[in-house]
Amino acid sequence: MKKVKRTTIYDIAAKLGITASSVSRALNNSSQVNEKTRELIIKTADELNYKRNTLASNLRKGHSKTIGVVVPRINQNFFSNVIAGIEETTYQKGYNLIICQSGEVHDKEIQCVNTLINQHVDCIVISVSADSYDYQHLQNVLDHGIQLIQFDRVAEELETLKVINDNEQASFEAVSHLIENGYKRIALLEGPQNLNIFRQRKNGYLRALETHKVKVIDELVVENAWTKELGAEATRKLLNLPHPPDAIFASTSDFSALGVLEVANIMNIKVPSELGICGYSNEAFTEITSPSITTIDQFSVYMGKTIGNLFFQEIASIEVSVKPKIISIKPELIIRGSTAKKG
Amino acid sequence: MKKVKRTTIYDIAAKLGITASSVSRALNNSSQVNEKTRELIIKTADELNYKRNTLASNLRKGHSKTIGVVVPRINQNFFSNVIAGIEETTYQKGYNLIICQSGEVHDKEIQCVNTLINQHVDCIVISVSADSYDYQHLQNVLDHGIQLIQFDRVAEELETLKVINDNEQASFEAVSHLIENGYKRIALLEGPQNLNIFRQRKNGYLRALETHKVKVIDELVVENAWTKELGAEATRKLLNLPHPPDAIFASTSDFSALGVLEVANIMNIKVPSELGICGYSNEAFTEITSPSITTIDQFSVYMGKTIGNLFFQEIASIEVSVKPKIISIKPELIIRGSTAKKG
DNA sequence: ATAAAAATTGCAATCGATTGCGTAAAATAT
DNA sequence: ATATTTTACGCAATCGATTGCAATTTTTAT
Repeated sequence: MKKVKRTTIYDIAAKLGITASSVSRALNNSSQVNEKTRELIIKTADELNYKRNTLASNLRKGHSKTIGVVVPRINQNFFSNVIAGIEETTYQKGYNLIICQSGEVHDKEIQCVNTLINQHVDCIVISVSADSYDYQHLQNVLDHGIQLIQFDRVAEELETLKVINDNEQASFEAVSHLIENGYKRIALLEGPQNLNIFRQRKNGYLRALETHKVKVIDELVVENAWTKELGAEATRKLLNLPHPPDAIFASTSDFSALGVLEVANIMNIKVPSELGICGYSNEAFTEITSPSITTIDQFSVYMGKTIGNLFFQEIASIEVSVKPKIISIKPELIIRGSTAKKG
Repeated sequence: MKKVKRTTIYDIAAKLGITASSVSRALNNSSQVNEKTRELIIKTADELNYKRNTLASNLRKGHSKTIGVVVPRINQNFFSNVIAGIEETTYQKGYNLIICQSGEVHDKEIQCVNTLINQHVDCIVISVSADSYDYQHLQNVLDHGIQLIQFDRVAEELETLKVINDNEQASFEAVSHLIENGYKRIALLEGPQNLNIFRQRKNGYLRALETHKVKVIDELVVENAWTKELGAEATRKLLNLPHPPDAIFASTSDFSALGVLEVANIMNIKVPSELGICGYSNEAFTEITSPSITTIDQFSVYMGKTIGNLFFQEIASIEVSVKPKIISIKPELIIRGSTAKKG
């Protein structure tokens, strides 16, 4: 690439025989510049193909008009949707997004956060990685006076803004739905319990059983069945039990539920009559499996928009909000073919 | 948020009774600073919780170590995968990504590009939106001395770095596969022809027909069947023709192919025996429909990595590469159940 | 012990835009 | 025509880090 000397406000000023101050003011719609000179300046800026150097501007102004986002994986449906939502609301207010992925690795997450602090972003939006064990780096964000918004997977002990799903309630409704449809032995595929979202989903499961006076059976609760493969593996074990379950709630993801469905097909176990299946996330494919999979929609794009709006609302309020604000979005149970049994 | 005065190199210098120059040098691993003072400086920086102000640093250095990415939609599988790939290769070299989505709207695309120029990004990576009609804004990027890498959907007339898929060849292979499997009347669902990728896919289709001496039937070529709904609509029309097709190549996307499959199911037309279906993109769901859908994998994450590597390769080369470099990735035909007919 | 070379550190300008304060010019009032 | 208020613009400092060059100190060579 050839090095191009980009035109600055000084170039414009020189050409017009005025000061950079005036140019700056004209370009910022300051009222203390004559309308005629403003027009002239804008015209000249245009001719010279001037583009403001945002770095210099931000340095002087003390902020970056930039929001940092840290997610485990950019190319995971839920996260890319949330990001799209954030982008939509923030872009129109002149903010840019810097995106990092932690790859579910704690150390990289720390790195990402530090990079963003270095960038002097105005806000960091984060969903912590699965193996996060402490939150010093997040505290650090706060210490630097940077707004912090946690979403979905949050460190509950940190008093920050949070946008979450009501996982507990969603799980409760899903499992209640299974019970009401006649399923009696409902297994749970659970995720890493260090993540709050998975704890909440388990709690919802337990509460639903309790509410409907269904006994909890320990051997029907399987840890860490996060992926399709792990979901499949767990299902094989469950269905080979002396008393196999008649429904499986894959609280980790729809991928896990897909694994369940495939194993059921292979083992020639009929869904939904012999086995009910419920996933989590409302991935696109859940609609088109046969039978289609009952799941839970998290309104991910909406969640992103909520995050963006929350940020603006927060910087607009002069007063520091004393208590941490938590916005909880209620997910929706999408009932489909995989849970159609009526006992 | 409380305003926090962040510690600068001057604070460190003051505390140690030295100059900011030395602090800067120490923090940048310059060889011209005594090892002892460096240690002292680093220790003090740590105590004071110092974080370099990247804005100031970049302003001085004249670059931003930032790459701007513009895509139609962040939350579209292909794009989020490419972005993930870019992020992976660039992050480890200390580069950050600023992501924008054009929403398939030309004007917003221009806005995005301008914002990125303002940000003084070192490189802009873009896949143009469907309704782009001119490329002045891309020329503008070049004029500002910013590296420009186009991918997937590219403006061919612009001499820039490009990373593309060999859409023509992939389509050729897909359609050849259909012909070899005994399908005789193959319909094409095509995308907006102002996008080169869709033109190429059509060319591949035509070339395959020609190569195998199959006559092109105009009424079997349907414009603009991009989404699932449009794919379904097109299929209804096609299958109600006096001479309906016996295969449909949904060159636009797998979503379109899904629409085809659903309509076929509704109309009780057997796939693959009565109707062959081939999609494009290898979306996750193509594997789990019944029958599973033959499609084309674009190696999207790999494509992203290629883009990142290309950028570094380019800045490493001192000489300006004269001719525009084009990297073409060969997609792979994934043969599945939806095209299993043997005539 | 002295000269020369090398290693450290400081000084001051620079990157480009912004902004408080001061002054000249224009507009209005007396 | 003179005094007063507005308006428009310039001056210079500032944001924080970097870096060429000069000055000083330390090390090595003679």
